[in-house]
Amino acid sequence: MSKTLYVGNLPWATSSEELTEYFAEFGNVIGSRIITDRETGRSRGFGFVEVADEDAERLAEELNGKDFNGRSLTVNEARPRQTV
DNA sequence: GTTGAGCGTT
Repeated sequence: MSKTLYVGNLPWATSSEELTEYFAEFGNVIGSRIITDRETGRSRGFGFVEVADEDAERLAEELNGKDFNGRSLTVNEARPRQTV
């Protein structure tokens, strides 16, 4: 099982791999996804990280407001996509 | 070659 965390305030040059590696230091990370502009393909400066549900809560607490590449991260539990 | 609050495609 896993949960998805919303990660904002990211540098415009941030790959999903960087996010995964960074989050993996704090808990069990399944994977991550950087949201890029559909038209330009550029990073929107935020993304989503899928982590183990047992660590999702702690990861959000630990990484929210934490420094990442010079930026203060914004981490929260992702909202449902209505695609359920 | 830029920007800075936010919640996402197969």
